[in-house]
Amino acid sequence: MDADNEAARERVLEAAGELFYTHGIRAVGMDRIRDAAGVSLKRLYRCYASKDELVEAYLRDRDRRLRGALAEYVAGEATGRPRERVLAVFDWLHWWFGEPGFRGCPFTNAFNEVGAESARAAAAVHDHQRAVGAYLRDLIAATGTPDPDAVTNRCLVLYAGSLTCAAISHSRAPALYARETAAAILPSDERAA
Amino acid sequence: MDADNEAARERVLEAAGELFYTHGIRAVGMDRIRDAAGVSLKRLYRCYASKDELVEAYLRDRDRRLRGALAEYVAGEATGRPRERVLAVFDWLHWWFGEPGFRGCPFTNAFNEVGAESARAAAAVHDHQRAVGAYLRDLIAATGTPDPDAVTNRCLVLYAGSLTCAAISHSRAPALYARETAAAILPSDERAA
DNA sequence: GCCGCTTGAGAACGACCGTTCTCCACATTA
DNA sequence: TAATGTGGAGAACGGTCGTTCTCAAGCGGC
Repeated sequence: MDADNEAARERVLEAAGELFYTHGIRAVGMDRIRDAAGVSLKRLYRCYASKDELVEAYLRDRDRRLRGALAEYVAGEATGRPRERVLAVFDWLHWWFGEPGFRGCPFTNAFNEVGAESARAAAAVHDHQRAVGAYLRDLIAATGTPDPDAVTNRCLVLYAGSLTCAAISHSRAPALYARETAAAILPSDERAA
Repeated sequence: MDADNEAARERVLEAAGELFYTHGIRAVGMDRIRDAAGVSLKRLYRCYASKDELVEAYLRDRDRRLRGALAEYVAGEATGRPRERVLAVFDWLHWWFGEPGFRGCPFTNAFNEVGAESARAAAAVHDHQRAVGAYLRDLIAATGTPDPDAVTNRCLVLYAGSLTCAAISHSRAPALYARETAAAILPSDERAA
């Protein structure tokens, strides 16, 4: 029954992820996840011992998928020029904001909803933020900018801000504004790593 | 009893505002607001016919206070140079982030929590966003920048991003990152309006 | 066939929440 | 004093949610 359980875990995570992201964590009950995943409540609780644990798993899964999609997109935009690779991050955001069902950043949303009560969820959000920051820093360092840390911090503000603005205004334009701004604070173009 | 009711409305709004902002809207029940405001439940519901109405009043009140504080701060930084006035917005954010009890933007928090279910709350959030944008646009237009709308859009992304980053990282530094970035996209300094 | 185990379906439990209702103390007016 | 109305305290109601429990059906081993 191990394979069975593994399959159930995946179905539960898939269903919970869809529901959590679309309707919010608090708005989705375990019953609804059970219905969507097509498992019994008992099995659900054997896969994830509590809603808290399921929420954390949802966030870790989203982190993996999102960062994977981002890295893949940036790698696909392989003009090779480091500056373009940084800007491609905002192109990816622009694509994401236009996806049907986009409802803001899963991590800031979750942090707002349950970050105060769930230490596990808050930790998952922080881990994601750190991971995105590290990824961005690598891209930025390759541009040969004099202070990569400072530029990374500024780009993270642009990244988060475009997400927030896009979610509230239901527009993908904030990705463009962020991209334009990032272009202004990156070195114009000379050397690659 | 009209003065009585007015005083009760104020006490309720004050108590609800504190609780909503600190603990989140969904986490605070009407009973708790009643206790904190020291009024009966009956009176509470005579002042605000539903929680939804109270949430909207809370947001409109916060909008008034926040924009008032921001305008006052910027006016106080009256070096007269328009560019400095725009940057003062981010100094004000830096001050706000350091206030005890800062817990992110009341509006994006509320939008995340109840924006999907409460049209009144969502409208209040949009009104606030629009008002901040208009205020910022006036400051930016005074700098004589060639395209004030574009710069405003970019500064709004910086504004929202620093709020989000500060809330999640419990740090006031994102205000500095946003300020540095804004400084890079504003005209260096020549004419005032 | 019979026993023990696991499973699924869903009822049940306790807690909370938004809102309404009951009840009684009190004040006002005649 | 009696009638009337008002307000407060908090119980009550209907609903939801996270979690646990019941119960019967199914299945493998003897």
